Amino acid sequence: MARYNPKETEPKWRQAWASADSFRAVMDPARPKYYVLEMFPYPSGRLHMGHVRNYSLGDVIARFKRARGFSVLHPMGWDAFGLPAENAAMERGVDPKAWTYDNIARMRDELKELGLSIDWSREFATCDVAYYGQQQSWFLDLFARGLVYRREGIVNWDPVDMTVLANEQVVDGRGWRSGAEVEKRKLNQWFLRITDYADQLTDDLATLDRWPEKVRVMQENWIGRSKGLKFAFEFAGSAPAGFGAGLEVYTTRPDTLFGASFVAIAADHPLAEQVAAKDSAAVKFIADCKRGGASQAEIDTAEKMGFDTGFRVQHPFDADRTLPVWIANFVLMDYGTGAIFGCPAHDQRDLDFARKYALPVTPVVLPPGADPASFTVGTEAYTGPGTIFHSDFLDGLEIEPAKAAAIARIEAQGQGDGATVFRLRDWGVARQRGWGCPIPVVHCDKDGVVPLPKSALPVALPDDLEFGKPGNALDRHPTWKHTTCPACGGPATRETDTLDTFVDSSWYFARFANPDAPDPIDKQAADYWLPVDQYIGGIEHAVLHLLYARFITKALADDGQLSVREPFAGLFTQGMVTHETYRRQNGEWVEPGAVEITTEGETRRAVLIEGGEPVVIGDSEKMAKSKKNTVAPGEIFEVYGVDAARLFVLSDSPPERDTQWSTAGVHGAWRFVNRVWEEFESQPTGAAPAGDDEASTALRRATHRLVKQVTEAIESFRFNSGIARLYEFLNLLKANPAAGATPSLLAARQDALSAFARLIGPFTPHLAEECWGRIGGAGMMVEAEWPAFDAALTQDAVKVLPVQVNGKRRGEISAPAGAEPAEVEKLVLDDPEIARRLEGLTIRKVIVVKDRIVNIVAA
RNA sequence: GCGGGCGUGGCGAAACUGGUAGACGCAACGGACUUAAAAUCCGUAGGGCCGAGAGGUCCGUGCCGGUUCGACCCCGGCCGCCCGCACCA
Repeated sequence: MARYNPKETEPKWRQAWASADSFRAVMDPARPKYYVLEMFPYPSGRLHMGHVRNYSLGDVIARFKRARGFSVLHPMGWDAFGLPAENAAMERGVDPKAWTYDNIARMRDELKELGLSIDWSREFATCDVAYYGQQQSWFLDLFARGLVYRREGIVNWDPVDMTVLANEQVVDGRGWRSGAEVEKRKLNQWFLRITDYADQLTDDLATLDRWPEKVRVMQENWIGRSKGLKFAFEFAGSAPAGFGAGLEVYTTRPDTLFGASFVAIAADHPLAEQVAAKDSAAVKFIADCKRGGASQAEIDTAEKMGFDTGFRVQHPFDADRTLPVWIANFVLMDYGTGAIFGCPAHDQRDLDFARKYALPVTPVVLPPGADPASFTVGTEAYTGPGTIFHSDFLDGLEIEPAKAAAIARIEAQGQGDGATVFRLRDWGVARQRGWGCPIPVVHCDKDGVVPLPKSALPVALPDDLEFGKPGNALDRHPTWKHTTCPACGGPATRETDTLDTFVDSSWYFARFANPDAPDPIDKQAADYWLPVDQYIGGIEHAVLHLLYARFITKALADDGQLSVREPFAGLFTQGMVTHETYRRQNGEWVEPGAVEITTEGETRRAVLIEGGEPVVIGDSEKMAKSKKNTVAPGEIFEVYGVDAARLFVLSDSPPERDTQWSTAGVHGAWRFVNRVWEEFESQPTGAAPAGDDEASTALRRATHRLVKQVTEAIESFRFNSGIARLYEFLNLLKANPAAGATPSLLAARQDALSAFARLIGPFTPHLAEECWGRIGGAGMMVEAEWPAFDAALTQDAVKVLPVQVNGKRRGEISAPAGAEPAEVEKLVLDDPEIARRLEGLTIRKVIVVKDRIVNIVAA
């Protein structure tokens, strides 16, 4: 019997699918549609195991839905702009464009090797001028809608990548790609008004019921909506210049206003700067504040520091009280108004500050049951529920009504309004880089910033950019930026900033509906295909890509270009592929291929294959070149075939969890592939329908059960469980071999194999085709319908019920499926073995759960 | 500090709606085949105790308690780990 040979079969079937154009997505109003999308890859040039997992997961869904009769869209593209290409250009002197397209070509081959059911006719890269030209088109539309603006602002500057970063791209004070400490710089910057959508972006999270809770919560926290009161304190005495209208603060606790003992402003607040202009001590204080780091440890341990400006403000509700104005290091300029009032009794930070500078601490919220005469606050602020006291017109109110009353009073006094404040900032989208989508505007001495007319699109990148040195290649190109002003016809310069690559990935899913459309989005096609029914990718994009894409979708919907307001109806975040790490005695990382592992009982040891030096086996960690614990997919395909690799990354762990790659594991999957093939080969051709006997009936029932189980497992993303059922079923087939089988068993086997071939299709598609052909399946398996099951046949005719006595298993009985409790009870009590167990005991109660279990309560 | 998640054999895990805990796989061990090894195939397997054996028996899903005829699952309280956010007023 010939061993299954993936090197022969796998390319053959891929060729067959391509020839038949099996995966072309077609708008078919007669069928329900299903759009499966995995986050598109950055074309680094090499496929890694994370890709294998991501795209295999999506392919399972795509193939399954296809077999279930859906009209499936499953496209692929490339997130192709960005810094790695420029870095490669600098390091190796290559052209970023050529480098990128070379990488795409290589990765396309590798992805195609995976046997994915992708409609390759829709492929595009974001660096195709046909794509980014369309992006410029809708950018201008958003510009016209006032969603794009330019202003000077303090921005995050990555000194290594030499570009501006969005807040979302700064992690722990460092650039998300470079890891360099981010500097604050004042620059003219382009922004997208994502804050206009902050409310919707929060509210609509509730509609995303097929998103992981975790991601929704992360987005909600990131947007950080808070409701409170914005109001201005009037200055007592003459107001500083520019503060005639008072000093505006934001609070979520207007109910505690009578507990206020100071007002604090951020070190970079305009008033602080004004004070510093006249006071060298203030200058020094502000400098000290700015020196404090932004890291977690520094914030946790940072002491509260303050500087009394000497100004005093009037308490809004008490004409007899004034409050001092301090500059404080714990107040942030970029949240709220950059100024607060401090209520030490009910806010820990304010309390720490007040204790340090001996400011009054007046409790105004009385905890339930506390005595108003004796309640005091020591070193811990009280933030719990209670009743307001020491607060004039608010006395006796609970917190929420007191907030409302305080806001109403402030509004009546004309000093402020109830306000919603967000943590979310507008999205800074300009990057000072040459390898990106040019922002389609010009700068004219006469007309200022002028958006280009659509007729001037696309604004294409020049082919002769010079990337050999740091900085913006577009800006230093000798001729590209010089143009004429569309308004006055005079000389003008093009904007040389390009768009953040997250803009590129904020609408690609919509472009896939029709990638050749003359407009950015073919509305008719998008109306058919969108939203994406199942989106699959890593959790790392929870607040970056996924938030931006939601925003752009809403903005384009408001512009009439899209009908959906949410791009991704279902989101699945898959775990990483990890691998054990190995280190030599000197700490050097060692690649898995150089290590030999031996086991003695339960102890595993590792040595270098060359030289035998002992190696330390470390934790399983995300595959990374730096730790040398990567495994190249291509090498695995070469040895075990693509199907075995796909099967293993899907079988070992639930998809949302990390999965540990191991050679032994993929070997096990490969063994399964071979055993499946042997089973199909052993089946004689032409097994005809025949009568039933016990063995064939049991096999038929098991087949129906298998179909049910695998179907449900795929629908609920429990691929590992579904695959376990397939392994189990293969064991059952081997226990009912073709050799020596009765005609009826052979016929049951034939039906079982037919179902089995289709059930393994989503996981091991090449093998499935080969098996389908072997048992005489009509046409290609990929065109076959998903097998159906008969619910009645998923149950065995006779059930073995465990029998418990007082909750402990004491035996079992056989009963017909669906037997009534009374019937089962009689069977149990007639059973001699059970009777023996009950000797000397009085039966108090017999609980029979139909088809499940019997429990006898006895004493 | 706030929020989310997780805790089950040597390992990855499974267990439907509260109903036989550990399916399936990896590693291991025993056997067959082989001159030998690899590969492959067959078998064993949570732990303790009793028994020559068939088998019996007790313990067991992070810990303590509760609800229930019955708890990995529900409730209360703790412990540990992972992830996200964080001086956000």
